[in-house]
Amino acid sequence: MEEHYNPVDVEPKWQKYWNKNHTFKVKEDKSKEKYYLLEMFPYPSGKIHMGHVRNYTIGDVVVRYKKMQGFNVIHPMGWDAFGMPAENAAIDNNTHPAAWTYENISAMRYQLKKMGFSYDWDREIATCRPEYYKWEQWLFLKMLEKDMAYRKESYVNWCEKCQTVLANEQVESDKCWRCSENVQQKKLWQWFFKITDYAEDLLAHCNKLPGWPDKVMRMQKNWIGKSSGSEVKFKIDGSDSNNDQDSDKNITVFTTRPDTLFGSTFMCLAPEHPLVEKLSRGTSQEKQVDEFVNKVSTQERSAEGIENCEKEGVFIGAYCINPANNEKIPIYTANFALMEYGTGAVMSVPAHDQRDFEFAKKYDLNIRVVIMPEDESLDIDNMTCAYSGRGVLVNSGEFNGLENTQAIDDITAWLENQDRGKKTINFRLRDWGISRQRYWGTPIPVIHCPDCGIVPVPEKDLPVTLPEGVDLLAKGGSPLATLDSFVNVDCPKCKREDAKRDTDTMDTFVESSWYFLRYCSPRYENGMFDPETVDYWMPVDQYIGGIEHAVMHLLYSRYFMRVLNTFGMVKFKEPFTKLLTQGMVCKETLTCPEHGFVFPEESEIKSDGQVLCTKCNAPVEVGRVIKMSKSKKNVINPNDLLEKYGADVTRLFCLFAAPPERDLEWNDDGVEGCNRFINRVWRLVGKYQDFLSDVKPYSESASKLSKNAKALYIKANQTIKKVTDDIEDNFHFNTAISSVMELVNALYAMEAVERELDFLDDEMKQVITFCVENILILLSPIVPHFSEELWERCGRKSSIINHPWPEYHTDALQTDEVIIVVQVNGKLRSKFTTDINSDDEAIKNTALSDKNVLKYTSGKHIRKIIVIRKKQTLVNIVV
RNA sequence: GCCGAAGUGGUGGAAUUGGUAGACACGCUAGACUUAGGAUCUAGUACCGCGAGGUGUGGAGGUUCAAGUCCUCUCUUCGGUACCA
Repeated sequence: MEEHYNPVDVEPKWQKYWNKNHTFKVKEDKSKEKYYLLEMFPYPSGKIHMGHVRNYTIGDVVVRYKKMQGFNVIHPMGWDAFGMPAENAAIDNNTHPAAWTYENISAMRYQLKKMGFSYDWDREIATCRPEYYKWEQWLFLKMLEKDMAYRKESYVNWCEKCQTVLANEQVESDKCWRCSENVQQKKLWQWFFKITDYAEDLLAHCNKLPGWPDKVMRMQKNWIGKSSGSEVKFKIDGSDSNNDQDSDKNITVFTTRPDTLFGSTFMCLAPEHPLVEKLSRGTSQEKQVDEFVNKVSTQERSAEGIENCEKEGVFIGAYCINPANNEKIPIYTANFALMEYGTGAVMSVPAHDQRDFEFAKKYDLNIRVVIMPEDESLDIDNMTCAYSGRGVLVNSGEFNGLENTQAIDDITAWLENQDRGKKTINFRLRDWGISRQRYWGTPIPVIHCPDCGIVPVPEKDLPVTLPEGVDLLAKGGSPLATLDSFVNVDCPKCKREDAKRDTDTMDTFVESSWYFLRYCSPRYENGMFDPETVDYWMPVDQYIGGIEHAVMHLLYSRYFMRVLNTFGMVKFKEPFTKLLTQGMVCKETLTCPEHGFVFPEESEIKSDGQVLCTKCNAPVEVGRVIKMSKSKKNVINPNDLLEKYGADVTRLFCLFAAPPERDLEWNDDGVEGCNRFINRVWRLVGKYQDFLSDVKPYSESASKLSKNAKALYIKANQTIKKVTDDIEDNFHFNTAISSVMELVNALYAMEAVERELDFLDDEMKQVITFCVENILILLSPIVPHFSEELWERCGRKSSIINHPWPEYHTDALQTDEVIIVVQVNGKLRSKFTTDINSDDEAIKNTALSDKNVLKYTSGKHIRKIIVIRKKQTLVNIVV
């Protein structure tokens, strides 16, 4: 047998074998229990990165493990193929997004195949193919018909110089990433999905997904953000009637703190609020308001940007009336008031809200305390921050003296009586804006007719395919709008000849919200999916992907299943029964003063530890450890690992380096250790190869064995239990692997004692065969090529993946002796071994007479002796 | 800012129904074998201290016979933050 494991020969051999034997092809089989394992499909950026390798290795191990347990396992793979990078690459390299994408797909498919992953490649899909997005368009039309999709005006980032819409990612500190022009906010008509219709249901089911990590549920709950509070109407000063419902005469606010209503001394409106312009017009503040609104429109629109920028506002020249005390209070417009949340208006209570407090101090506005805590007396002159805790109402008319928690209900009821307010529920969740003014996405299948308005494209005309010959840098918004042959169309309804196609495409999160259904019947031509296959395979039993998708992608997918459920197309609401969110693969960034971010291979480490850029020899700054990403160039190319060590060592390392849910900080050392372990097993098998084929593995009771054989046999059974438990318990492969390493070490240690193989008696040979066989089986999901090869070399006939997962012998888990740990006052002072059946009294006595213990106990009064028999047996003597 | 995590030797990590902190590896040190070693095998390796012993799980308090694990506060880093996917 060769001295080393040689992946170059072995890995392709077994990949061909699995391929030839259709090992991972599956179809529906009602006689078997199904198992759907899904990994988040990749965006075809060009190269598989370490995050993918990690994600897909974890999934692959589970697939092989479940298959060995007898499940009918489906394991599909595909491509999340629409998206911005293709368009950017096309602009930068003068290619077509489709050509770029398909090239990347073949390169990445080739890499995945080299990793030996167990995909049923017959089910491969790419979302940019018309056969896929046709059905997305079909669903869009169905949602449009049921009023689940609608249009409204909303803002986008706009670069005036490039005449184009920018993604948040393309805005760098309020400037365009291409030309550094100031970004503005531009109002456009855009399509939305009414996800808010399902807010309550999505929230309720957060508590019914035991297979999901708590943290993800918590994040989703907070994202949906249900809060109960009150709507309160503030009459605009100067408008005539109290009861007038006209929105011109009232400002409606949403507040969770109606108990502080008497303390509301000013009002803040979102800069986009329609009343801002209306009320400021003709006042002396008009100019300042315009300037402020313009300024805000150049500030970043992301929540992050809004919250981090300085809180500013301007008086709009109008007042409204606080309905609690009929006080006239000024109306401001402020950059922190969000049109999307609540009603776009905030009643500001500076004494009891920190943001309002700072705002009031800045603009010298009135502050009034209305909640008095029990243990101190608030005085506005001495307050340095707002008080948001509990207390008793003051300065609140008839409500003075009431507990504020009670006042929440009482004041709301009082407002309700006067028709000035009501109890209400508000969600933070907003409807899902799906319009994108981009080329490389699913075209929105509607036609705008001057007479008929919005007309859906007839089903027979689907898909609306992406046209060729579009200028991606064309000015003015959607690239599709520049192509007359695409835009100009007859109205399907009235046949008018000057109708126009919608030129927006859909958010790529739409494709990823249902791709797992398409895998069930990927070539189905009569609908999104064949219902029978979906009935069999769905829901996904185990979903695996990055924690960065904890909210959006997963929430959108849950929403889509509810839509399909409402349409009667699927029987379930939750797409993913169990979820594993793997941590990210991270690495430090390298920045060259000349060349910006540089790849690790573009830098070199000098002996003095300095890192230099290979292009210009300038010292490179070693930055923070962050998620590996192409844009930051802090990536490791898995190809290099594959070439040097092969797929199995790469896989082993990904699993051994950290538990899956934890971030993995990349470190080049460590791979070497995995390689060493693989070869250690290789040599172990080589050593015993002469009898492994002929000797049957030991299978009888442990008690019949002699001492050394018994110890080994127990270790092997413990290893089977440990590996099985570690996989079942959240896929902790790192500890599973280390327990196999321990068994391998035990075999080496035994071999060192009984140096000559001739000394091995039949009993020992049987136990060794048992150990080796199980080492290979336990490792086979992790290092499948390697295990198959050695399995074959041990004379085993059938492929190892057809071998059932091993079971341990319960009578062979425990050794006869246990170690007793003795503490004095909680500090470890001594240890001794004793028979497992010793009683507490005997253990106490041995502990007390131990000479190491006596050092600490002699001459002292023993107050208490505690004996614990759990994982460890422990005695704690309290003196 | 908000929401969610993470923090343990020189390094990755192990140990959470509270019960020996550092399993298993990497790295390092020494030895063996070898023509050779970036192969392999063996031994050692948390820190301080000559030693007895003491200290130690980001930091500060607390509960307990016993705390990495539970409680309070706090610092740092990472992810998401609705047009990156």
